[in-house]
Amino acid sequence: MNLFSDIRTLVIDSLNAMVADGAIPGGLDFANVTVEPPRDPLHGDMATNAAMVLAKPAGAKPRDIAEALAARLSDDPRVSSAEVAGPGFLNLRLDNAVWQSLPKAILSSGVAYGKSGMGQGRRVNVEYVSANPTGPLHVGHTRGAVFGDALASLLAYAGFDVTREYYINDGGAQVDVLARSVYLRYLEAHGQEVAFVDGTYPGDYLIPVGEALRDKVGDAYVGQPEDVWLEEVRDFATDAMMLLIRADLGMLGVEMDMFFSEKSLYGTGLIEAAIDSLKDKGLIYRGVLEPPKGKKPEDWEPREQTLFKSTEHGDDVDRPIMKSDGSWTYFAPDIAYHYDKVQRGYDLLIDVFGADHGGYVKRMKAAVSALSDGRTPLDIKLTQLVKLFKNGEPFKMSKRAGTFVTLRDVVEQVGPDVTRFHMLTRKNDAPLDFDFDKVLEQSKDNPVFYVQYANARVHSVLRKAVEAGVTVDDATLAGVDLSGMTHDSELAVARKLAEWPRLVEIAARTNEPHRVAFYLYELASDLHALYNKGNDVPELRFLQEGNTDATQAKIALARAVSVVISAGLGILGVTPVEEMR
RNA sequence: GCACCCAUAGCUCAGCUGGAUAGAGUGUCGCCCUCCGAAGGCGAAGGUCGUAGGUUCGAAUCCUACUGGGUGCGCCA
Repeated sequence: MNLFSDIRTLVIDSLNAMVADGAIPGGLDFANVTVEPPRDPLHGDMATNAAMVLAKPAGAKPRDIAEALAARLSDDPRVSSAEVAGPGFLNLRLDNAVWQSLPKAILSSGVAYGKSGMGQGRRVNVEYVSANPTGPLHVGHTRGAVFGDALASLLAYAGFDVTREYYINDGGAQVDVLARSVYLRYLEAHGQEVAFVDGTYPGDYLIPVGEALRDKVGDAYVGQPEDVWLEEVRDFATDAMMLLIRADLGMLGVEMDMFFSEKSLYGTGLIEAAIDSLKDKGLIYRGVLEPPKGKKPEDWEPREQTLFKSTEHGDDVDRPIMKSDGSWTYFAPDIAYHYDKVQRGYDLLIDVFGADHGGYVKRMKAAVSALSDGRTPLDIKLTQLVKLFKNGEPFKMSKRAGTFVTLRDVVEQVGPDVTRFHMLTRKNDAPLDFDFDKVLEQSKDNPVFYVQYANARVHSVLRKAVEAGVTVDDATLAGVDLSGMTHDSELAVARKLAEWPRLVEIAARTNEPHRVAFYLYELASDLHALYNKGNDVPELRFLQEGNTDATQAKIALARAVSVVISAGLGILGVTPVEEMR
């Protein structure tokens, strides 16, 4: 259920009735008619822009339409008043009975309250993390993992059929480097002194991989040339790295539905098939690119390459898909991978990249547009950098010095819930500060704590009620009489609860899970306000001594809040706690 | 040089497919502990929404130009 869409339906029905009566002309488009919470709650519970949107096409004055609409809406029992305001806004107040029935509805449906059918079961593929299988995940990957995972959950909650996918870059030169690095560790495991030359990975995490390789093949590769061992060591090493990465993701509670291997595109004709598809559309040609102006590489020479005419699909320059030596560029398997996703029949594709991949957005969109003939939309979300702080001091990361912070470091220090929630309290395209001390702080300026505390507070009240001998299970609470719920502070909480289904749709439509985190903060804030009001106004306390009916009614509202908090935290992948420690 | 992202209160940030007097937290100032937890509550002050134009009944939001910051730009993926 969704009160806002219910009332919008009422508005549309009323407008249709006005058309039937000849009050406004027929054939008007009602698509832009909205019903929203007003910015200022003093204006009412909901506001509609119907009169202003329709004034021009209807050839009438906004206020006249608004007056007529107000008269009709007032006939509905749910609407207690409808007032025209400002240039033609129509402010609605809903009958208290509407708000009083809301907690009961929430308790009946549980965390499913707020689920939306807007996705209509459409299939969406969310690709995220997709880190190279050359080492453990670091903080940057962590943000992408958290964002992608929450986005996927959000879309599922909004009625989409979601696939979570990881693209394994196991086909390029970087996995050869990995193999050589592991080979060095392998020699080391045989007691040899080795030197990590430029370009190899010196990280300690490869030591056990080298030892495992020794245990598996003995000394078979010692002293052998690269062409003897490279391929097998590469496979062995990438498998080991993917196990490591899956374990890292597991620490965050991220589980993929599908791992797609880049390597599986080579030698199977899949790249060729994707390129042929573009060729058939006349988008592949041989040509020479202009050098980038202003930043001309020193060794620039014009070369003839095989190019994809991405400019026909919105890109700035055409992109090479084949190097001058005839091998594929990295872009070619990316095209083939997205061709595969298009062919798997998704209605919508979403890629979550790090900010350093901003330059690939246009070309990937161009490729998908070309491959699907514009039928499959691709949305690319870039996650900005995470700036780490400790004791208020910036935390310098250097891959070279081996001081980069891994996902494991972060999760082990602050836990998966704090990590996830905090990383979702910022828009994906804004840089994020992550202070190891602040995120653990138990105070109001830490949203993680504040939201968790609200939920724990409700459960604390539930425990106290049980001690007092009051039945407070959800089924019982769903049936209590809430007609005594009339105080502004209580109605404010109910209004905020009514926004949840609407917020889910907005967040899902914009692919912005951070909106859920902000909403939960506001809801928690309203609950804390009501709780504290009980200090001054005894009849607002959740526990009404000696009055079981009143206590149950108060607790029904509080419990509805905790249900919505649980639903929201569920989307963010955060465990709701019932007790603060 | 070009492309993309960003610019909102002293600070960190929200701001709903364009809506009314732009909101939180923090910091500053003033009040409030006999209470179902004061790690809290109530209130005040604090803004030419980077600048200049444009579209519109209406712009923080859309368009154009500029300023400032970040990221990236053909045989690395």
